[in-house]
Amino acid sequence: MGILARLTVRQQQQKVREDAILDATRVMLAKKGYDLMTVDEVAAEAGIAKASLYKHFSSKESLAAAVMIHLLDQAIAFLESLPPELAPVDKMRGLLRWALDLRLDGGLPLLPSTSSTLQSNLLANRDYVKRILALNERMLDLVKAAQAQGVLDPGLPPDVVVFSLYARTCDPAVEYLQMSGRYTHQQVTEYLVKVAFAGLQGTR
Amino acid sequence: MGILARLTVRQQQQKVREDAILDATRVMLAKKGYDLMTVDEVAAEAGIAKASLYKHFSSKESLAAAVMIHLLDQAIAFLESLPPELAPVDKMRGLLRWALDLRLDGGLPLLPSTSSTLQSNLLANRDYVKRILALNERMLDLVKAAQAQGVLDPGLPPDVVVFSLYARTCDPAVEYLQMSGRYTHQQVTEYLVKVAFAGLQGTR
DNA sequence: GTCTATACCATGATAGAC
DNA sequence: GTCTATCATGGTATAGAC
Repeated sequence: MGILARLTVRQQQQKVREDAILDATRVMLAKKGYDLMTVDEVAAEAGIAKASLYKHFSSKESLAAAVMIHLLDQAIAFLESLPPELAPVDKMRGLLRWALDLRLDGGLPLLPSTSSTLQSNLLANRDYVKRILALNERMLDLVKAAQAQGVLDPGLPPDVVVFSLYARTCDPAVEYLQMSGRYTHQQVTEYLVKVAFAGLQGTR
Repeated sequence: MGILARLTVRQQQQKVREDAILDATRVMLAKKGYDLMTVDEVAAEAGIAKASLYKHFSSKESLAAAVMIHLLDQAIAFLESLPPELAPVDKMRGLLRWALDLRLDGGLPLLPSTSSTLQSNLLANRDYVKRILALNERMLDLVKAAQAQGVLDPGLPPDVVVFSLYARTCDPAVEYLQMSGRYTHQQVTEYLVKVAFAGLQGTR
């Protein structure tokens, strides 16, 4: 029992440390992006030495991959947590709002849209791709349902809708509006969600 | 007269070379972004040695700035080239289409939305900021006119509309859709323009 | 056994010699 | 104009402290 208990404690400590590292990575990724983020900074933010970090994660890439995978899991979990009776389009709205709020809190790294070194490596990562596909599947179902109900434009191919929604989560307009300093976080989120669904024209 | 003529020819040659350098920079910027772009690559693409490039441009930053300034000039020129009788909203649509087409041709660097080293430096560049302000002014006028005509949502603050439109020019959905390989350049452009103005709901 | 300090190596921006 | 050096940065590997 002593051994088991100690092992567990040690593993818990490990987990706590790794969580701290991943958290620091997420924040730095969100702030600077993959290429500009340095492992030194992450280590400093996490309060450990760079070499110690390499005991937990084998490379900068694997660090970033772990963060992205965790975020995708959270996104999927968020979708599942929504009440089933909620309209598909409102689930989509909810996901976008969730992502934007996360980002405005400085916590969501832009998905690897920008041609970074990450992109190619992530696409070679089975665990990452698995989750991407899982999320895509759920989203496509939501889109088709919403189109069938006539609340989303049926003239748009479902993947165009899904990709556009993903794109909105990393919309640079967030930064522009934040920089202008004229709007609260909530306002930014609401405007962007509105623009995403109703467009610049609005509902006429 | 000999000297003058030769000077002119030399200057022309210089200009040709600098244009080649700027063109190479634009392409590399579009492909890899500022941070991942190396001056070596630009020099190689332009067909000269790296050190020679530094005879023309004092730094990597000044290279990028020159490209961005030129692009902003082109954007403003594009707006001015549109027939005055064209509806404001159609001018906006035209600008977005122009930018997306340029990007799909591999020619438009994502504006410095991503927190890159560039961003801060560009904002310190008078020539750049001057053009940004000039473009903003024209765009705000168009937005207000379109809102007055009721073809753009009057409930949206004009700057939200302008920033959203800028954001669409660097919409990562472009890359996603291109990667999927299901759509032609033209289709991508049309879908994105449609989504930008009518939203995912479409006009109902 | 896990962290710290330091060493190593490639890359990439810039400067100077021809 | 090119070629070659310099210098800083940053990812990674090792060696020793607790």
